[in-house]
Amino acid sequence: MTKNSEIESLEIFPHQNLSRLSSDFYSNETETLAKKLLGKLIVKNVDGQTLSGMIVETEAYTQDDPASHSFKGIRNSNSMMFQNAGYLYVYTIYGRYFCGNIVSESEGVGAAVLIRGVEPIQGFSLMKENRIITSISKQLKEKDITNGPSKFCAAFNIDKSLNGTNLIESESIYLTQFKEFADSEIVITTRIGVHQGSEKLRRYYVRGNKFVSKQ
DNA sequence: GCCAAGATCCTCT
DNA sequence: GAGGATCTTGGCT
Repeated sequence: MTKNSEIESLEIFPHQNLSRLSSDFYSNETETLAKKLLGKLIVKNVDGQTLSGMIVETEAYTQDDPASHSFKGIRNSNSMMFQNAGYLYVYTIYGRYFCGNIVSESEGVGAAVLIRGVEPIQGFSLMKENRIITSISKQLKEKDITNGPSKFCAAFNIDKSLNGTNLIESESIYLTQFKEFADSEIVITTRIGVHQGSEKLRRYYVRGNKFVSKQ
C-alpha cells in the first residue's frame, strides 16, 4: 500500500461520532489552547462533501505580544480577535493568501491561535484540488497540501468570507476531539515569520509529523 | 492619495 | 537556503 492510498483509505473516517469542542475548551488561556489544539480534528462541510484534518502545528498570539495583530489595539481588520473564544479569525497576508486563527480569551481581549499545519484525514482529493486551483504550482507533493497556514486555508477553502464564524455553533466548520499527545511528543519553539517578539516560545507542533511547516 | 510593511509561498541554485 | 512575487492594510500627509 502506498502512502497516498493510505490517506485515500481514510476518506470513510467516521468523524460524526467524535465529540465536538465546547466553549469550555476554547476559553483556555491562549498558550494552553495552542498546545491543546494539537491532535484535534478540524471539520469543514462544503457542497455535501466533508473535509477534515488533524491539527499538528499552532502558534499563540496574545495582546501583549508585539507580533500580534491585536498589539496596537482594535481595528476593522482585527476586530474578530477581540471576540469571545471560539470564533474563527481569518485575515489576508501578503495580499494573496489567507491565515486561519481560533479566537481565545474573553470578549475585549485580542488573542488567537494560528493554525499552521494540518494532517489530512478525510477528503484528501478535494483538498488537493483546492490547492491546485489556488496555487501557481501544479505539481504538489502530499505534504505540501497542508503544511503551512495559507496552504491549509487553501486546501480547506477557508477565506475571509468565513471570518467571524462561530466554531461552537456552526454546522459548516467546527472542531472535534480526535487524538491526545503526551508532552514528550510536543515540541515548543519560536514562531516563524515574526520579527518583533521572535524570541517567545509560542509555537507548538507534533514531533516528527511531516505536515509541520518547519521542524 | 501615497508609501512601506507583512503571522507566506514558490522557484531557483 | 535565499530571494523574488505580489497586493492588502494601516499610517501618514
